[in-house]
This record gives sequence, structure tokens and C-alpha cells, in this order.
Amino acid sequence: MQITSKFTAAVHILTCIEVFGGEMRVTSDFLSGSTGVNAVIVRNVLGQLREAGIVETRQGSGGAHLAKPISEITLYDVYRAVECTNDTGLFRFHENPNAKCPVGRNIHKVMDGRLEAAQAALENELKSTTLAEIVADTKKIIEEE
Amino acid sequence: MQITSKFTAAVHILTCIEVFGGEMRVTSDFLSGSTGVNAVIVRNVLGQLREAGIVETRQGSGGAHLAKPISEITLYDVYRAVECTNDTGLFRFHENPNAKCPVGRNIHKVMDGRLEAAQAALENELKSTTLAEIVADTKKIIEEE
DNA sequence: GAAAGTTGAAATAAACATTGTTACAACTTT
DNA sequence: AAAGTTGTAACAATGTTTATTTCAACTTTC
Repeated sequence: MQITSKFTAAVHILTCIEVFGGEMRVTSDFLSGSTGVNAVIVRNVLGQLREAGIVETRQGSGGAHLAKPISEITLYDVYRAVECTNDTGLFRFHENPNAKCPVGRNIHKVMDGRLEAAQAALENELKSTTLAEIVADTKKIIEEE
Repeated sequence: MQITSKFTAAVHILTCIEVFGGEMRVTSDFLSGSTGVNAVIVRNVLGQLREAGIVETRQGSGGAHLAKPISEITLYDVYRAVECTNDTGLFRFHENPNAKCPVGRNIHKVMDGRLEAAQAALENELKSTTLAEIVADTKKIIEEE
């Protein structure tokens, strides 16, 4: 099982907004062209990023804008914004362990802390890189091309 | 998106084999009863654990056995055994970034290292706990009940 | 204020993944 | 030989992801 590509698409989208936002209107159509992701899905992702306070968009007037400095947006913020995991976390637990079995009625308790720790390790790593780094690396590669 | 419940089911299964293996034959039917997971799926999981060298099973003779000490089996070994992620890793990348766009043709390169680091953080955390700990915690709770 | 272009959103479809189910051959033990 | 078990294939049911179609609401520009 994999984490939805909306996450990498969202990072791609935000990078485009930062890189191209100065010189042109970055519309969902343009972003669809750059990412190869359907324009409706792009608007969908932009909507989630907007709800999370990461971008600003308005009906009618084309062009998404960042709602805060790229140095203050981490990969984790994006990950959360596009809802890569649901309420019950990254790991899905098998749903019907048998309460009549000593193992069955305790396995959840025993595992939960460890699963949360593993999830936290992933999330902390995502928190450690900001969009500013992604954009800087991207611009550097572009200049060297 | 979530990691398949085959992972938590597999840990449950291995715990049962260790806890009940001394006193009875731990068959796929018994394991199905304890986990609430279909017996065919249980056999499926046992097959993957067998391929990974974690358990031993044989046609006809019921009863799965551990193939190595529980102190040498980490949650990561189980995670890998049941193929929680495919070849391309935990994160799915959007498939068609546009090579004609400077961002599109470089975003993969820029993100890959960070995605791998996040995945590694998760996996390292899973490597840090062994089945011996899971079994010990489970037995302790059972005794206290 | 009309035209053109854009966003937001709903409804639906297509593709894929996960889990459960049925069925049965091959095997082991008794 | 009988009973119980594993391994495996085929299929069904369900859920998730991504794409597509459609259109109302909005903004900008002429």
C-alpha cells in the first residue's frame, strides 16, 4: 500500500506557485500541465491546501498564491493538508481480533504505542524539511541545466 | 491511505504461535478464530512469513512454528515479509510530471532523497522492536488480567 | 454589462487494491 | 482408508484512488 500521489503532486504544485508565481498566473490548468494531474484533482488539492492555510485561491480570478513564507511550510504540513492518513493513523489494524482469546483482546494495546512511534518517526522526518529547501534545490538544478 | 492490516494480523499470528505453540497445534483455523481474519488470508500471510524465513509450515500437518527465536524477529521483518510497500517505496509519486516544465522534470530528483529518508525513519523505528517484546508485553498483560 | 476565462463542487466512471469466499488438489497423521 | 490440514487458484464484494464531465458562481477585461 502506498501514500497517495496527491502528496507529491501537492509539493510539485507549491513549488510551481513559488517558481512561476512572479511572472505569470499559476492556474489549475497550468498546474495540471506541469504535474500531469487532472485539473479537477489539482483544484481539489489546492482546496485542501487552502483549508490548511497554505495557499490562497479565489473563484474567478485565476492564480494560486502562497499564504505564508515557504520557509514556514514543511513537507509534513503538506502531508497533513492532503490527508494522507485517516483518523486511525498510518497503520490499519485488523478489525475483529477475538476478545475471547487472551492474545486477541490485548494485541491492540500492545501494538498501538509502537505503531504510533513508527508513524511519529515518519512525520518528524517530514517536519524536518521545508518547502524553501525543495524550491532552493529545484532552482539550483534548473540553473545548472 | 493506510498500510494493510495484514501487517498487524501477522504480528498477532506470530504472537499466537509463540504463546499457544507449546500446548496445542496452532492451525490456520485457530489463527482465523483469534484474529478474526479469514483462514485463507491467514494461510496467505503464513506463506509470506514462511518465504521470509520467519515461520515453518507444512502441508497436511497442522500447526505453524517459528523458524527463529522471537528475539531475532523485528516488526520490520514482518512488515517486509507481508509486502506492505511495493518496489517503488512507501510514497507513490504522481506518474506524469511534464518533462517540458523545469519544475516537472526535476521534482522527482529533488524529492526522492527526502521521501527515502522519511521511509527509512519509519522502518528504523519498526526495526527497534522485536517480537520478544511484543510477546513479553502480551504475556504480562494476560497475567495481570 | 457582456464575454471570456477561472474556481468550486457534485456526480459519475474507470482502474486498482484489499479482503473475503468457494473449491479442491496435495499432503500428513492416525 | 479417513479425517484434518495446507497451498493455491478463481472469483466476489468492498473500498480507494484518480480521471472525467458538467455547471453554477465568480473575476477580469473589454
